[in-house]
Amino acid sequence: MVEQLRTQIEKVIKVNDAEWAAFQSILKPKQVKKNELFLEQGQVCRHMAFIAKGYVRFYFLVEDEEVTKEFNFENTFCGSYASFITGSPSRFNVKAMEDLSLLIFDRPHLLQLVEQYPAWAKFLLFSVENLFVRKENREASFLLDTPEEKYKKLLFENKEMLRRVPLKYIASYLGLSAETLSRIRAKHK
Amino acid sequence: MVEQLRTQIEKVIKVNDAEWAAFQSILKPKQVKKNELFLEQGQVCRHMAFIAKGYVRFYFLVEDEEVTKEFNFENTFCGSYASFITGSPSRFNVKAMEDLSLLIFDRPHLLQLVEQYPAWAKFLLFSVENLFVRKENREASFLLDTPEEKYKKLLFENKEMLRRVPLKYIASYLGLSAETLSRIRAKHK
DNA sequence: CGAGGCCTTGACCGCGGTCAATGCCCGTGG
DNA sequence: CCACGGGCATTGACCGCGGTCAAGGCCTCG
Repeated sequence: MVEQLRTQIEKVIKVNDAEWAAFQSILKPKQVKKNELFLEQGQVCRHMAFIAKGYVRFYFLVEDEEVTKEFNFENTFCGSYASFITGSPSRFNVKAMEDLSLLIFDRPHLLQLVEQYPAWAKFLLFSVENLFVRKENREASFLLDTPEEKYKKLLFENKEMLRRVPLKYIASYLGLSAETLSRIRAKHK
Repeated sequence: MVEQLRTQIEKVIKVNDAEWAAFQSILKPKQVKKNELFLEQGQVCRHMAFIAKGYVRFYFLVEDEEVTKEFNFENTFCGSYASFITGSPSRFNVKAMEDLSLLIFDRPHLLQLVEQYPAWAKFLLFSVENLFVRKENREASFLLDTPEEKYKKLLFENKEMLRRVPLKYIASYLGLSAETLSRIRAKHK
């Protein structure tokens, strides 16, 4: 499981054994059962997690309506990074869509790691840059893409998501009703 | 002008004189006239800029339709950060809405600075985190807010923008037609 | 076998986009 | 100083996309 994480990280930066040992020492394994919350909206996100197995859904709960904002799959990190860094309450829930195997770590330990090892500082920066770029692309999609285009892009760039995620959540993620997504799919079949 | 920048930075981190001198040495002043492009879509963003005076509009140009994605005002940084870090072409234009006084710097110099001074590495991380949090809030707004709510939030949190920016650009920024924004305003007057 | 969740399909309708006309403000030149 | 022109905001009329509500089918799981 930690090897899995190291493999992912080394796709981004080289880490030597000392650096790796330091990171490894701040990790704790955690299991979350399907349909349980990893993070509840209103709570502060004290831990970020590497997802070794399973996937999660991020969603806002607003007058018992769920609005999905994101999914995170294996080999990515999950949690509310905004809450994690600011200490303010999370605006959304993070729910296990399947049983999860996680490696979690908290902010004090992370900061310590980043202070001591430039390699980890760099990795953190890359990670946040990546988060930003993805959000910016999503912004562009909201401004520029029709519902149909959004769906087609998923079809080409995110088959994985379509295979694993119930359509009603995908619809919500795209800012559509389940019915509208269904009609788009009917047209393209 | 550099003092103005230092003041802004020291709201975020403490910098000593050596650190400051190092940063200052990579800055170059630049002026951009109203209505000129600071960055053209399709071009790589080689320089980021601190805006000392004036403000800019970020917009996509798609079949001679302009779709506005962002504004940046005095005392913030501007440019396509995604393009700046990845070296891929910018997806949008950055245009001067007023005459601009800028302090620009390029990526090689920035990386060098960040390597040598942990303080600047930290500042860069904070800055990117801030970019991310803002984009995430915008994402939430696209998913959750009605056109009316979007406008009201500007009214409470962004009076500055409403004062300075022509409404048609604000409409586009909110994902609305100018007519719809106008009608919302009529209702709330 | 029954129950519930998910997806689909149909009918309806309202929000917001589009097109067009008008008014207003402001800068420019006669 | 006034006349003109252009850009911006507003308003009205129209309409179509996509949301809502409701019903039906299908699959999974207890």
